[in-house]
Amino acid sequence: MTRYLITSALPYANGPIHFGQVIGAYLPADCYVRALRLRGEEACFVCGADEHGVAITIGAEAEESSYEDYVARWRDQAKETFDRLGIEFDVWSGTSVSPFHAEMSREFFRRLDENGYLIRRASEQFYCPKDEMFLADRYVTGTCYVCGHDQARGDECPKCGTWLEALRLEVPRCKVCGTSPERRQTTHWYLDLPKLRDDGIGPWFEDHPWKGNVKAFVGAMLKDLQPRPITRDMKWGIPVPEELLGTLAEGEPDKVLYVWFDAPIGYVSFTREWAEARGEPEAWKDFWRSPDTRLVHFIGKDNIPFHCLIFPSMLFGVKQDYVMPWAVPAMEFYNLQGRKFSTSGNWTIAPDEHFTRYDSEATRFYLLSSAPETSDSEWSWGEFQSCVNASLADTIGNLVTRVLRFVAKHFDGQLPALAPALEDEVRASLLEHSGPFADPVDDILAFRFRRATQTLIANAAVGNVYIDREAPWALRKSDPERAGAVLFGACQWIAWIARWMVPFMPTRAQEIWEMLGGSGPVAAATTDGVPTAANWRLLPAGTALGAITSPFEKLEDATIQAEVAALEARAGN
RNA sequence: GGCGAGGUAGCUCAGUCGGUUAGAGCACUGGCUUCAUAAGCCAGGGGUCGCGGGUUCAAGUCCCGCCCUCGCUACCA
Repeated sequence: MTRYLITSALPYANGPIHFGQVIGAYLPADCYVRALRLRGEEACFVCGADEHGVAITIGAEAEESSYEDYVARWRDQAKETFDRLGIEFDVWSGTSVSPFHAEMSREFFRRLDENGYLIRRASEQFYCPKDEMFLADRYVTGTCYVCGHDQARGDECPKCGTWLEALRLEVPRCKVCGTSPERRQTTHWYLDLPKLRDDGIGPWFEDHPWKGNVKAFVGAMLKDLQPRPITRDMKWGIPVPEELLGTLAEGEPDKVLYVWFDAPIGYVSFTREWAEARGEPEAWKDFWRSPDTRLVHFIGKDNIPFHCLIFPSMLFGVKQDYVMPWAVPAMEFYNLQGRKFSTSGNWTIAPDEHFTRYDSEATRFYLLSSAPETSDSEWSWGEFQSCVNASLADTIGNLVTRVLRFVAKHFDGQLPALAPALEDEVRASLLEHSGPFADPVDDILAFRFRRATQTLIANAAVGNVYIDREAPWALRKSDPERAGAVLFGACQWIAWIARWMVPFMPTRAQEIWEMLGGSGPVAAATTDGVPTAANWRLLPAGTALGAITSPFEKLEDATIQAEVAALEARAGN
């Protein structure tokens, strides 16, 4: 039986999550998992924080926190944002705290070494004697040897745009403390990507039906692959297996696995943590080492090389029958009102503050409706307003209230009866004459999230067309039985809409289901995707309606204008 | 510099193998309706498909050149 293993890119634990990341890797994944489950598929949804790396040590030291406290804070804050958005992982962990993570990462390293895919190489790097650390190119500044600009970074000169070699910078300085760094010899392990490519990753990649942006980018990379370093000189991280350190020269500092080597292994170790927690310690292998598993990585496009090339190479190279990625629906970039999201430049939306004023379910829907699937897209406050008002409040919300309030007022708050003589007619009016409808789950499973939101709204519009043509407010006076039959149909349609809403707005879907008097989870109402003659009735006549409230509040022009003005004021425009 | 993505209605975007008159939503205009959150339904106006060539019976779609926007360029993650 096919199983789905869904991952969202591990958020780096050194800052808050913003909406660009939410729509890039987390919300589509949650929507996809919910869609799978509506179809009765087995799925495990894995995520957690990425907690190693030099950026975290610098961030923690700057505020005099311990590394552990620092990453715990950002790990918890990210989780809070996901909770507010209704993003429900089956397991949420962190690479510095997950019980299996360090040992599994070392095991990957050992096996890659045993299988001949690691190369050990010595090189020269800048070392800051004051901070007692080797400096990544980004952490060295100096004078550009091309144009003489004195604020050049070790990797690139911001003035002339030249791609620089850090060791050739003139007057180099440590970016953290300003000290003049010294050159030191250091030894590192490299992942032999060219060999992995030739042993199997190359053909595997070529034969796979990748999304366009993935195919183009990785295809180009495959032509010119270099071995890639996977260790670092620092204390914060997972130590390289001791038995492999053996022959290193005296005085070489602590060697840890490079954060980008251990991070994706988190997908594996967190799955194991999930299996352990549910009392089936070996269950993680059913996902990771079964040919029936479909592994889906939700990521932003900046992560494509890691998820389509490097991590698959690692999975392949350990030769333990790990599954390879089945799909990598990489999102493009998400901007905010025409500019990049920037937390430091205050051009951002703070999620926790956002949810004090706006509906998180509506926010989910708008984000999915504007997802950067095929090209960069953006959050626009005007579009958010128009989406909430026109699509959610006017089309779905108003359909719910116009029907339910009518039933409450004139039919005793109970789902009216459908007279057998009218059955065929009502069903045909609803299913055949009010417009086409489709299951949004089909779009979602094809990773077409924008289209899926349109499908949902189009389905809701069918309900409005039906009500308008049947005009139960007129029938109530001339033919009450027929009016009741029409409303019976309308209520069934609303039940279907609630069901279709589940992957996008799970909480609101349940609320509407309960307004209709539905019991149990709406997601369990039916496993069918669209109503047919056999299954269009989800609720029996006589069902007592629950309390009726407006599902979506509209957003005023003034509210939106104030939001845009506040954003620009914060950014200093 | 190299590689990649994009440019279609006022706005946001669909457009599959080249094939009827290039579509949708929002916005706008007119009509209908009064159950409903001033909501709903119907109809309509609005496009030189970035520019210039080429292939073809036929090009938004394929090829070449150019312009513009954005991303990546692998020891930040």
